[in-house]
Amino acid sequence: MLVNEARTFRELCQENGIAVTHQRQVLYEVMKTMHGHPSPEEVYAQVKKKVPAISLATVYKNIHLFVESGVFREVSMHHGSLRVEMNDESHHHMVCSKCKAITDIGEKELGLVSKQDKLPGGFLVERYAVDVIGICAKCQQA
Amino acid sequence: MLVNEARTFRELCQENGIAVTHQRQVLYEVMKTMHGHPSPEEVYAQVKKKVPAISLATVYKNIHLFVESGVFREVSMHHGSLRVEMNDESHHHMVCSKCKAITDIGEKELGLVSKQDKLPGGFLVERYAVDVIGICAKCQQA
DNA sequence: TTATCGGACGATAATCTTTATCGTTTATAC
DNA sequence: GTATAAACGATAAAGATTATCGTCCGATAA
Repeated sequence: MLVNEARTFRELCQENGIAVTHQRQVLYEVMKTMHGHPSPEEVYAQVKKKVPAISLATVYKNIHLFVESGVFREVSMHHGSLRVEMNDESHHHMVCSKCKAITDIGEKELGLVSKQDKLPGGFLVERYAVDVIGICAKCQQA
Repeated sequence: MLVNEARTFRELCQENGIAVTHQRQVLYEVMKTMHGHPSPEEVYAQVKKKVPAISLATVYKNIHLFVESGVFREVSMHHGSLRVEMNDESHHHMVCSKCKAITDIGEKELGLVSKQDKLPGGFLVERYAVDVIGICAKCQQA
């Protein structure tokens, strides 16, 4: 089973053309066991238990690598800084996964959502925010 | 018209119990004219043209104030750092606007979206990411 | 199996974003 | 007009992320 896991990870690396390193493998396995939506620091803290000498920079580099390779994904696009919304009409967003550009799309043009007011866990709904993730026209050309 | 605008802003401040300052007013007016999804730095650059002595800290403080007051809103919740997704089943997120906690909700439980593959501007859809913004059970009690 | 080479690693400096501190100034209520 | 609390500006500090660079290790082919 462990062998099988290792084999899977090895294949995963080969598919993406990256080297199979000890740090990379432990990082991957640790992340697989984590729940919720950890930050790089939290992942770092966990991995350090198994590879005490690992560097935070390595964690960052490999998390990005995994995200780019589609192994993991990020919880909503991270734009590095706070962004404010000036458009006061009902709309959602198209976010380019390559260049991170954000474009508005009117609620009606998008089609969607059946709004429910009751959700599991007693969560009180204020509004829906939909991000359509994809590739913008510009990045499709390049 | 200008008088009217000023009056509106004054009322807005009074509704939210905040003082009407020159910086605050210019910031508000400048932001109203901006399109897209500017970062605090970008807003700062614009406001500085009209109030050269303004501090970046003031811009930050008042953007937060505006967001809390519901005057503007932020483009997807900002958690201060990159977050990775460990749940590999189709799901979306419930995000608490008070405490920023993120909870998963299964795609089926949510009801949701009619997926269209074609969107305006030639945007190529990969997937939909829905954030349900609201108040979590814990924050409803407090 | 070993030599070679490029990619990966660790340490840390640097950068970028945001927040906290604090002395001074200003808006508001009286 | 004056008192008081809030807001401002300057800047230090904190937090998050990236860049740099010398060393080390994994992949490939002899």
